[in-house]
Formats: sequence, structure tokens, C-alpha cells
Amino acid sequence: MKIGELSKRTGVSVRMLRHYEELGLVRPQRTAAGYRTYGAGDIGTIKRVVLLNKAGLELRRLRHLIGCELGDNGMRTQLCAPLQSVLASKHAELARQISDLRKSYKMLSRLLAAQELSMPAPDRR
Amino acid sequence: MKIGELSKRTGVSVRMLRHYEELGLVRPQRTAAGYRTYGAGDIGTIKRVVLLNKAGLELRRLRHLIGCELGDNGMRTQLCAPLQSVLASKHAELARQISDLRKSYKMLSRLLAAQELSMPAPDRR
DNA sequence: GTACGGTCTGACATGCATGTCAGAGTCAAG
DNA sequence: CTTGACTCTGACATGCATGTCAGACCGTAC
Repeated sequence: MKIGELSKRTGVSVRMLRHYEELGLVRPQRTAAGYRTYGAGDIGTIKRVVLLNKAGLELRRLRHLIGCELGDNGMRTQLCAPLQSVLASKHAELARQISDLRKSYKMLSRLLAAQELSMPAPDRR
Repeated sequence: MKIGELSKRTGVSVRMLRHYEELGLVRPQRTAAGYRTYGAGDIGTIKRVVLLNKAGLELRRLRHLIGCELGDNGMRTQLCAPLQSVLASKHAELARQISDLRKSYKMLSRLLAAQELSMPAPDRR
């Protein structure tokens, strides 16, 4: 598929898909005319990239995980040692992050609940 | 307390504490000489700011929540309507975000577990 | 008073993810 | 052919959180 379609299917902008390639996160083939051609597997790759990126892993770092090292099956093994430690600390950080987000979530929940209570009237048609 | 101390107590850089003030998130008093003077309550305020910011709320937006509107007790009520809707959508987004992070967390867990298995030997002194 | 550490303001700089625009080529449908 | 939608590259721009540096002041300890 071409880049536009992949963009629609993944929800990632064309701009970013090109950027991902620039960073080595995907390796689309090229048509004679130079158009990028993606395989079905790339959809999954892109989604993993987005997920891990949201988790706070910089795109640059993902390069060593996704694409070459992470196979289509999901994950291949053997990462270099420094990367492993980065991952390990990220993993720990993630746990903290999740608990932080939970706190924020609760804070917002309380705040919003308070709003409802103190609303003059729902007034929503 | 002065800014340096608050920085140590909250883990937020002096630079950022000043920035927070710039954005109206804290209102330290000033000594005759112009030094910022923070109260004990500001520690909590700063921590809430950090938490909500980590949750993806921009500092600018927090201005309407923290400081004036969020009392020392944790939260005061009555936010303006547009802000409420921002918050509500952020709240929903947060739920999604948390579940995403869980996925990432699991992905990393699996990856790291695989590493251990395929390690030549722990070799850790 | 001298010095040293903390502070002040203001500006410049950086990293990262993203958007947008321009100029040129591609391609399928009519 | 011609047109319109899509793509390509490359550059410029933005938003946000942050860092760093300079030049000047404040204050306490000696």
C-alpha cells in the first residue's frame, strides 16, 4: 500500500510516517517512480511505534527495537546491552508513570464530580 | 522558604519554578530585595502541577486549575465551562492513556523477559 | 569590607514531535 | 492530452518543556 493508505489505517500523519522512515523505524520498498510501498506488516510496526512512543520512549531509541530487531511476530530477541538497560529503566519508569497517571486521573475525577454537584443546573438540551 | 529550598523539596528546577510563576501557577511573595518567598502550601501546589503536567495537561491550562482555583485543601470548585470540557476530555483521554501505557509496559516486560532467557549468562558480580 | 553562594531578570539555545508550504513528478480516468 | 489526486524531497516554523549563560544584586559569615 502507499503512504496515504497506511496513514489512514494507522491514524499517523503522512508527515510522521516519512519521519519514521527517516529514523529507520520502517523500511518501505519503493516503486520505480520512488513511491513508498508498505506491506501489511508495517501497520503493526507503526502501531507499536506509536504505543512505545506514547510511553515516553523517544523515536530515535525505538529504532533499535522496531523494524529490524522487532520482527513481524512481535518481538525478536537479543538487544545490545546498553539498550537493554535503557529499556529496563524505562520499564521501571513506566510503572511509576502509570501510577502517577492514576493519581491524576483520580484528581480529575474528583474535580469533575465536584463540578457536577455545584452546577446550577445541567441545562443541557 | 526561598526558591532554592523549594526546588530541593519538590525536585523541580529553579528554572521551572520561575517558569511556573510566569504562567501564574504559583504566586510567591517577594522580600524587599525581590527574592521569591514560598509558603509550605506551595510544595503541594507544585507537586500537583507536576502530576497534572505529566498527565499531559499543558502548564498553560493548569493555570486555571492550580493556584487560584485549586485551593490548599486540594480542590475548590467552579471552573468556567470551556475549561470543564477540556478537563472532561482530558479525563477520558487519560483513561485511554493509562491503558496504552499498560500495553507498553507489558510489551517491555515480555521483551525484557525474553532477554533474560537468551542471555549468555547473568554475569553480574 | 570582602568574599562566596543564592537570587533576579532576560535572552538565547535545545530536543522532540509535528505542521505546513513549495516546486516537481506520477498516474489513472476521461 | 489534460486534469486532479497523490507522492516526493527539503526546508522552514511552531509549541512545549527545559537548560544555560551573563551581568547585577543580596546577605551572611569572617
